[in-house]
Amino acid sequence: MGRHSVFVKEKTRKGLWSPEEDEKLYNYITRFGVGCWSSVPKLAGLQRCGKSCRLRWINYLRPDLKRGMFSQEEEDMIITLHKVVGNRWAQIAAKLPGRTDNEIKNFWNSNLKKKLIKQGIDPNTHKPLSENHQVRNETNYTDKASSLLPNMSNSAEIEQPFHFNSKRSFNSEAITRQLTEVSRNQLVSKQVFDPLFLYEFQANVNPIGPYVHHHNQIEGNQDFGFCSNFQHGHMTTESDISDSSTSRMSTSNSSNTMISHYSSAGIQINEMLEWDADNKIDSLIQYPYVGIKNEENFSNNNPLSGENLDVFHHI
DNA sequence: AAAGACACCAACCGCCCAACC
DNA sequence: TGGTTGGGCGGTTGGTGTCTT
Repeated sequence: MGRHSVFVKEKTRKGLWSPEEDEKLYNYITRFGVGCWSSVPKLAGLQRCGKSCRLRWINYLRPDLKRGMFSQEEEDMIITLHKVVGNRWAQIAAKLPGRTDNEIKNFWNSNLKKKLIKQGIDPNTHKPLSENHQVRNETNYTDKASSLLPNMSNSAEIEQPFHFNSKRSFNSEAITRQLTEVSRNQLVSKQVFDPLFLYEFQANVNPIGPYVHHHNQIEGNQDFGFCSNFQHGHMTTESDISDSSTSRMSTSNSSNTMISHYSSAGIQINEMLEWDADNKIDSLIQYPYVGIKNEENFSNNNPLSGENLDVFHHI
């Protein structure tokens, strides 16, 4: 594993994180902030590699994570962004406050991909499956989800994308809905250690609001950490801190400075400063997802390819 | 009730890149 | 300038829960 092999020598733990490990990491980060990840395990008393700690913090422990089910707006946003930037999950996640790239990636692979296929849309090209028929026949198509597709040599099936041979999936809207519900319930019920619970608690105390850069919050509150009466196993069924209408968020390790405004659904709407990411994705976001658009400014500031323009019109 | 199939997701792996020396 | 290190990212995998037979 290259440079990380050094951690293997020190017998780092792997696999699922225990609540105790979460507690250690959470307490450390909330007290000292995010610095050098490679030194975090040692300082926090963990037998993990720094990379693993970083991932755990980013994907699970971070207080500003939203978690819970994806809203319809978020789903649409992901699909739209994916059409523009493809599998650049980090870029997509950057536009969805409280969501991680990993979460979005998983959601895409487990839900949205199938949803699109069910609608007769190729999740990779975002074009009708029938259009991709020829292309697929010419290329070695290894996509896992696409392997679920019916045999494309049968044109009748192409025109009836809902008629899958699979015993389980894609036979009805109800099944899909049920599956989605199940997965969403899992998403919520799997939590064991829930820092968000604490965070919500503190958010009620902190008049500044929950989305103020958590380093500020951490540095300004040395007592922030585990409540003495915290019980493992407690979980919140849905964290609706995103419902706070206005918030600010910045990323600690990035030169990007974002001052974002979020809709009630948690979608970042506007006001991005010094955002140096792909112009394509910015172009999309600069126009409120709720539908206001200004094509003149759009074309002046952000030249688009024909395909991207299609996306724009789609919005 | 049990076994197998399937779906989901947390976490790992490996690559890349920027910063630093 | 080249080597090293740390962080970020996307792809993949393994564990676990749920469903079906």
